[in-house]
Amino acid sequence: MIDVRLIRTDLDGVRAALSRRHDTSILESLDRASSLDGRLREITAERDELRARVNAISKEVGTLRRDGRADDAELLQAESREIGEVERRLAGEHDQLNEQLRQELLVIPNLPYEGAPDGVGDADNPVVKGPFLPDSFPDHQRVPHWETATALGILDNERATKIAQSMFTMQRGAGATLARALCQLALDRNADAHEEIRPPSLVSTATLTATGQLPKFADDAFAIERDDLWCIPTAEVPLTSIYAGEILAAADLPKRFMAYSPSYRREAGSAGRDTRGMLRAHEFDKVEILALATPEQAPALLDDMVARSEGTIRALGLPYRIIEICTGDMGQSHHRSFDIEVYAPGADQWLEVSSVSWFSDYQARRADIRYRPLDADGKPQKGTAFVHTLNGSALAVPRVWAGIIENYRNEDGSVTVPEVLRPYMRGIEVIEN
RNA sequence: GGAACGGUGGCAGAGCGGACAAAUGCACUCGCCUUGAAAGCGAGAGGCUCGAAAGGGCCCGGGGGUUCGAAUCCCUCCCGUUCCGCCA
Repeated sequence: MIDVRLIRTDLDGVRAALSRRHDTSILESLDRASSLDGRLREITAERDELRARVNAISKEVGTLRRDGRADDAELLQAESREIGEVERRLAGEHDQLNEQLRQELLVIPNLPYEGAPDGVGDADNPVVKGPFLPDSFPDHQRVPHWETATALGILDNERATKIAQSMFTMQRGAGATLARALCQLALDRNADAHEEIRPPSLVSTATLTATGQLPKFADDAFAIERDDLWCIPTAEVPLTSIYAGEILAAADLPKRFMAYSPSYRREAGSAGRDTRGMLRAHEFDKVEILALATPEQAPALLDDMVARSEGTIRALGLPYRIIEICTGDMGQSHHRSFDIEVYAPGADQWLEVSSVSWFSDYQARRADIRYRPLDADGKPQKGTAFVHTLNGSALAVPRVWAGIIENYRNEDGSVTVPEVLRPYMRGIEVIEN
């Protein structure tokens, strides 16, 4: 959520920043929020005035009754009753306006980082590093991973579909081991700076709202309606809310977490796309890293997190590039965002394998995660401020898995296991029939 | 799932219709004392929000109700603990 006070004090500035997202419905929302806020403040002032009167009268009634002046008290009580009626009406109006404003604010996206590249859609995302590609790919790498993996018996999507539904995958044998090895690698590479968490995979509506998926993107999430729970689309969701509603000490920041978790996505908007192999599925495994930080710490953490994701892809020996997400392609909660893409020579596609983002205080305001800032002398300042949140995929299994199968395919159709994964592969060096 | 008891500040814990933003203890901040510290003494200190300020409003798990007035009474939901049942 963006700060209403910003809308109040600098509506033009907010409008200018949001217009960079190239979506006029956002600006309409903004105008509605602005006028709702104006009316809300008027009514709040009126209501508070009446409340103050009721409070004062009540105090006096108490005094009069103690002094045995019941008659005078009766008079005041009658007056208070009348004021109370008006107050209740205003309070009702206030609550209604307040809820309308909240709903409007919840769908207004974050302000993009000033330095973020301008653009309308994903075609405008600039490559900021790479591409790191070999000069050419031999024919034996030009085979899509679903063919190679199915032939090797390590991918069995046909039966996954029978067991569940389309868009579910199943790895078998060395393929399953490879998937788990990737998780273990990602966790081990980030354990130096992150506390490992094993979070719940089902979360409340409030938790899914805090990170920005609700209310606007409810169709993208699996819902367990009977129990009012949602399947997490990423570990970002539970990790962000670990300290929801709490106030942290500045000295405790940054808080850095990593978690392996399954991720569930309905992929409502992408039916029929990437339906083969491991490129898009309703359920997949991912290792996520996340930080709660002060605004001052955030930029360096963003760089660090991108470097960590990049380092893992590099260690796996996969061809890749890094792109920065332009203003028109950014997610609702994002302030600044980078993607790492691996090239899959068989599918002949750049695969988004990691997305690292800085959310400024947008999620923290929704989740109510604050800290006590320190002044220049290191003394606690008055008041509290919202933390900044950052997160990124340390490694998303399926597409990296696909990238390995295609890039490490040998002429005989077998797949060599990248060196760094071998400690986790029970001695398997080559996956073959 | 059934029963009982609970949910108050950073923590522990009192209050159970009127001077309660809320006793007390611990923790915390500042001062005094001390070579330094501890102990002791004194003072201070919650969060949110409106306002230029003065000042106002809200917050005792959430929501609703009764009342001139609710942390305190009533209803409801949520959460926790213990016992029973079920269970990896």
